[in-house]
Amino acid sequence: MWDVIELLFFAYRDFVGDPDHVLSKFGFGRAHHRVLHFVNRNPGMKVADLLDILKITKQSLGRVLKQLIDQGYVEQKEGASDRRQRLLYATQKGAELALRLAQLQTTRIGQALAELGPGAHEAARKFLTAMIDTEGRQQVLRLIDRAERAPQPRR
Amino acid sequence: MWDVIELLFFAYRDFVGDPDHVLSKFGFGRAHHRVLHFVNRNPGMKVADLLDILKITKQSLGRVLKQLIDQGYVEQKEGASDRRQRLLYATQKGAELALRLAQLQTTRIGQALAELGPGAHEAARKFLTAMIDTEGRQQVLRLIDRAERAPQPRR
DNA sequence: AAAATATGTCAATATGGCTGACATAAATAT
DNA sequence: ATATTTATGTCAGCCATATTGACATATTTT
Repeated sequence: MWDVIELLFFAYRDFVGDPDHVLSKFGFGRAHHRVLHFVNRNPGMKVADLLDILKITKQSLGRVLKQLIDQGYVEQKEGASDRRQRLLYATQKGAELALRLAQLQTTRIGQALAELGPGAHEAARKFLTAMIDTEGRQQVLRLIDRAERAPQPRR
Repeated sequence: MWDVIELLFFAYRDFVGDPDHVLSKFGFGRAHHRVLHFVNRNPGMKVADLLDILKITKQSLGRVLKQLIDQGYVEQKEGASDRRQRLLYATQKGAELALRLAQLQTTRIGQALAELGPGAHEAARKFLTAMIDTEGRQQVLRLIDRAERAPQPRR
């Protein structure tokens, strides 16, 4: 089992390393990536939802989100039913960057799965899912499922 | 493939979350964990090896390593053949903490694999291995293999 | 009208990275 | 024997990202 501990460390290190390089050219870091990724995948997301997913404080999110907004990667719209809410959307520029970063990662994943057999995707998905806290797991799966169903960000 | 990106994020978040809680009680962080883990698994490791594995600078390592040494979790011994080297060993106290942290993680991994079928361990191992950069992959596998073969830290 | 909620912001602090420069001791090369 | 390279450590300063706590504003709910 110790091998899995270490493999996970190395795999994750390289997995986030790809986008990190691109991000540094934009003056962004991993924190920006996470925000942009989830906003792009879940258009119209509330700030509170994002805090919940990332499990960081609003003060931490604040700085990063402000930079993304100021530089035109993310925009906010007033909630229709609740005008206190600031619903988050990736701009076209933001969606392009998010896609570019995601492609680096899907390329790596695609190559990895191609090296293995045909059942590898399903096996990886099951393993990773089972590694998530049982509380919160359903929430995560719902989030992913919902994003999967609504492929085009509505803008 | 996007689902794997997100599952990896959530799985890793929870995977490192367990040890993080324990570490904070000791005034340590994730950086200390990584150092202690690899030193414990590879007794007599050179500082340079550790830098190479963690891919951080010696200045970054320095602060963390110094704290672990000062507080008696890690000790250094002069290299026998090359007296410039400071070979790293976990003390008993260090080994105990490393074990405690690793157990949190192996428990999670064990539960995850138990939820899945019998081939799950092998499948997870293969998937994670394939996710590692092709350069460096052999080196990582050698490191893990060597550690696996020498279970008892020689002290 | 009062209370609760969603969000934002100010200030201070901690952690863990980084670069660059320099120091020491020991091994290796000339 | 001296010069160079290597392994390690250290000082100083900077940056990114996280934290807590307090407070502000607008809006919804009670």
